[in-house]
Amino acid sequence: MSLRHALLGLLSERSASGYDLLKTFDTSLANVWPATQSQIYTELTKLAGSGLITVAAEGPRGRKEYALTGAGMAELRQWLTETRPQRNTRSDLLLRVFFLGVLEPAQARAYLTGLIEMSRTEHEQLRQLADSIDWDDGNLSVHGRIALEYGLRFNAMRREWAEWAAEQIG
Amino acid sequence: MSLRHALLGLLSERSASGYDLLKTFDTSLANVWPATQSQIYTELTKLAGSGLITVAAEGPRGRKEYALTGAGMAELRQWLTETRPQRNTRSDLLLRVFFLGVLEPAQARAYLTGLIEMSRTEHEQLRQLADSIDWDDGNLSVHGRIALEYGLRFNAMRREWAEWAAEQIG
DNA sequence: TAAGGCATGTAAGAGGTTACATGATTGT
DNA sequence: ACAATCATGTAACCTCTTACATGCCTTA
Repeated sequence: MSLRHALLGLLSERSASGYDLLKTFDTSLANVWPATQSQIYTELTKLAGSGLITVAAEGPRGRKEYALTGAGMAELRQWLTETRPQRNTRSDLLLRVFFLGVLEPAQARAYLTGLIEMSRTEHEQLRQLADSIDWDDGNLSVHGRIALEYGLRFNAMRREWAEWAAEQIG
Repeated sequence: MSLRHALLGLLSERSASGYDLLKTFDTSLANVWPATQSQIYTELTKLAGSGLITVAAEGPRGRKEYALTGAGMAELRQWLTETRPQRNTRSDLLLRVFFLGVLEPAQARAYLTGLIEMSRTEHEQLRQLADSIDWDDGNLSVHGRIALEYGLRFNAMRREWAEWAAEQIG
């Protein structure tokens, strides 16, 4: 149920329409919690129904600008402080590692070199993303920068691990 | 659709019943691709229906021992070599980082020290798991060891990142 | 006036979780 | 004989993906 909290979090920064939020998901939250248009609109309707957000203003083309309510802010705070983040299990990438034994050794190594390449590419993309954003002093900026640093370190770790793994197999 | 491939992968090592597979999921695959009893039985029925596995033997208590077919092995190999592993997005843990600004600084730091603690604990659990397993030379053993090393490195990386992040906020 | 962007909504289906439901066999 | 373990199956519900469907407003 984190999509609802992602929406509450974004609305805590500023009021926005579903369309605005969709664009924010596609840019700043894409690497952390992707969401589709369909999902966002559905969830906004539910959130408004349960009083965590309200339609603060209506604009052209049926635009509805949602704002966080007090109850919504309380829910957001409670999620952040009272509930534990869940482990990230389910890694397609690691699952494959378990079964590399069914392949020829050369194919198995090719898989791992593919991971090395993937990690390099993602690292580079994040580095470029970091350069392209003008980091102000806003909350999302400060914390977005921290999340991005995670991505950089993660990809570096994964690349080194895959290099080590390729040696183990070779 | 990776559950089906996880099942095919395990059956490529040896034939097994749903019950056997369930236990394997709860032990060796739990950290990589958890699956519930309900899910496993449903998927086995589907896999048998599409000819990727067959009931090789029946035992007491309605036990059905499934074996991989040629088509199943082909599907497994194709998955490993022809399809790209998908990025692991959706991190509850990182999503929260984005919104730490709504909390008091002390609460935000508490969240990060919680992550440090979590990473330490998980690292230690994996270390103990590594000690408790008698690693033979089987395929699952070799590759399971590689996956476990990933977990160790991942938790070390995350701990260091959270320590760094706590400083950024402090 | 036409294209592109703004803006919302719904439906079908896949994958996953939780809970319910049942019963046979083995070991003490 | 009783408990623990082996063993399977189904149903309801939630989340997410993909696709369909519609229409308004701005600007070139």
